[in-house]
Amino acid sequence: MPKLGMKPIRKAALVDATITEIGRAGSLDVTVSQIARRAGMSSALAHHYFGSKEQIFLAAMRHVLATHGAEVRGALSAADSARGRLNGIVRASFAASSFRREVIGAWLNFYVLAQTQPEARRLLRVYQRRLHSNLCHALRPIIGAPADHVARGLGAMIDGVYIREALKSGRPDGAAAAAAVLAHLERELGSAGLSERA
Amino acid sequence: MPKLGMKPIRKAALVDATITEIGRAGSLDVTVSQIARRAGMSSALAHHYFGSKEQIFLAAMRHVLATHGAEVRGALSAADSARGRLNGIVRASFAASSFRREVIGAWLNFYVLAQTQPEARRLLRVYQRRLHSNLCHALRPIIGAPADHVARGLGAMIDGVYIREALKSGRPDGAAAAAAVLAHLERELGSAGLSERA
DNA sequence: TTTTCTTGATTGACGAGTCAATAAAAAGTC
DNA sequence: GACTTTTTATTGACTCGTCAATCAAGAAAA
Repeated sequence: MPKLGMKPIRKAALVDATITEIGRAGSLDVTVSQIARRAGMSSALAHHYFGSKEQIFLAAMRHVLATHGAEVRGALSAADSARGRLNGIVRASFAASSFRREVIGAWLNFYVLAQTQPEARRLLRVYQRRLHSNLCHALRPIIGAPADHVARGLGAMIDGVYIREALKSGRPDGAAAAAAVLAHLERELGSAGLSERA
Repeated sequence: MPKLGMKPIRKAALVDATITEIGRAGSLDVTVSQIARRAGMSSALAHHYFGSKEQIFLAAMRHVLATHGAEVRGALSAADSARGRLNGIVRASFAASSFRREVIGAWLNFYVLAQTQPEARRLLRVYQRRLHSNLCHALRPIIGAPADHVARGLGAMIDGVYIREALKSGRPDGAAAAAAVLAHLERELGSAGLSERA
């Protein structure tokens, strides 16, 4: 009973299943069959829609990145001050949609994938550039020229905190993670600015 | 022509080869045969000495961690002030012995391994605890109570900078990486301390 | 002759990707 | 409205390759 227009539904289901499976397995060593089973279809169908395992992985990665991007954009549009923007970016980086066990595990593995997969590397670079540019933009009005350096360090710290979470055991606490990073930033901005709340 | 006492030599060669191969491949998807070939022996011999691929990986991880540990210990014993210790820890984290393409690639993959391998996870935890404890120790005389928080953030930043290097293309520049992290720290210690050189 | 070192050959399992075949909706055709 | 054809959805079975691990056997020190 082939319903029409299954393609996007199936693809979305496969992408979700891929993230879940990679997160569960904690590695890219997941079979197409596992992914397909979790998505409720045969492995042949997964191949039919994506062509190869590689493409499935890339689609999953794009999805994670897109979700994160949307989160950041939302936070930015809701902010009305430079400090508010910083707050938003950091908070969005640890927002519930991206800061879940499976997603963190998947993210770490996408980092690995980017070592070998040119397209994966490109995607990760896009993410890093976007993060850096957003941070710079928000920092410049506050500290001026050093914004670039500070943004670079802050970006690294965000990634570091994020990835370290993969090793922890309990539930990921996004709010705490964001607060820790923000506290750092606050200390770094130091005497320059007042510690207002956004 | 079986020379005696080959065991440690072979094992060391395999460990080196493992790090190189993982770094090259950019993933844990390296075969025992590849590793053994690079180490100049048959895969059967690799199994003979290590028993399983898993054990080879763990030995390689221990080696990386041990090297890093030695580097840090050396730097600490050469330092004579709290600031000197901080300097040493950060510099050691990006020292030439650990801050090479293959090692960085391997390190990232050990992170992944730690998701599934209990022993790998344990090893990584040991590293993180040691780093944290070292940083705390060095920070406390300077800033007192907040040392713990600052150390946590600094640790994350070190990891972040380190892992980001895996994505870069050119030669890793350990000195620059260390300088960037130290600059951050300096800014964070801010008004509290003078910017002396160690 | 016992122990250490070494490998080629083999086994056994697993997994990506293909294919032929089935089923049903949609689109055309008279 | 009753047909054929085309397109989309779907899978079980199969191919082909790969790889971890084992084993039997040889060679040389002790």
